[in-house]
Amino acid sequence: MQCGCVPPPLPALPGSYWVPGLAFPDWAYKAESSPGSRQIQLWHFILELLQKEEFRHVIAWQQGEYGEFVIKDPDEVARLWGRRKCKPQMNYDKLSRALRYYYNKRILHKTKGKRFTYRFNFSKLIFVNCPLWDARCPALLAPPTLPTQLVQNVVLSRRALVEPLVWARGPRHPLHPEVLEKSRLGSASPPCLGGSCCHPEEFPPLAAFPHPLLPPPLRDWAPFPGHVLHPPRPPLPLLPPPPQLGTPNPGGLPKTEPFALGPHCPPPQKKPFPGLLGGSAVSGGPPHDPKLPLAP
DNA sequence: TTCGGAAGGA
DNA sequence: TCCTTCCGAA
Repeated sequence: MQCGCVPPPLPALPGSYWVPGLAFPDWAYKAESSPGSRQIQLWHFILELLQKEEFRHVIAWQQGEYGEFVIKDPDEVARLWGRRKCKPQMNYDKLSRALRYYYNKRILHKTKGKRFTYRFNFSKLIFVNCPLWDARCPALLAPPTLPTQLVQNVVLSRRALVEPLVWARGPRHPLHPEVLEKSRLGSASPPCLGGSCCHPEEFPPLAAFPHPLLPPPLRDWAPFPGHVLHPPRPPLPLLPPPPQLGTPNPGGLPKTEPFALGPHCPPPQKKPFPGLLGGSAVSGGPPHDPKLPLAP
């Protein structure tokens, strides 16, 4: 990588959210395109931002519909994305073009009529393991080391992921909660909730998503902090240490910048960025705020 | 504001 | 393959 960025260790989730056996699917990272490292994808980055309460003013889940989110500050999201990817020229126009490529992949949809509002297609984006109690998927059972609390959370998150999708399909759908409930009561082996054993062509194995990735609940659920998956012991740091910015940024996001920025971006070696004086925006000093005038 | 084609980079 | 960049059209 030309800019010398060091991708964050895997998975690129806050350590407290990650547990063994719970991770983004492999295809969430471009392992193939960059051997030895895995580069974050835009949808993953969006999820990361949505996951962090500090960015609520920038991007947030849209209340009222699962998976729908609104970019409140497109320029800021683009700036964060550009800094994560060491692309200081990034703007919302380019970022949105990348988002539009997700339309065909059915990872993302545009909410028409709502500005800067998109909706994740979780059924495509998120893989949910087969239920832990489903004997038909023995290979996908949670590791026995997982604590009970965690297993319960996994089950809950599984339901939270599947049910909104199923509700939209109507009560006759085999995964509809009403049907599931009957199955749960009347059968020892309820139907698989959309795991890879149901759609192996669509979901990779051995991947599941913890709660913080989910949109906030409509009614009953507490905000994210109450539904964090806690590993049995503090995991190793999964994110690089916060880069030591040259000077504090009183008007910026000093608290959250390390997360959003990811690795530190050294100045470009080959191609100077036209319009940026000496590549100052990506130099070793504090990041340049595009809203501020450039130094002469 | 949003969309999507086209070219190109890594 | 996944963007990044540019651009014309709606």
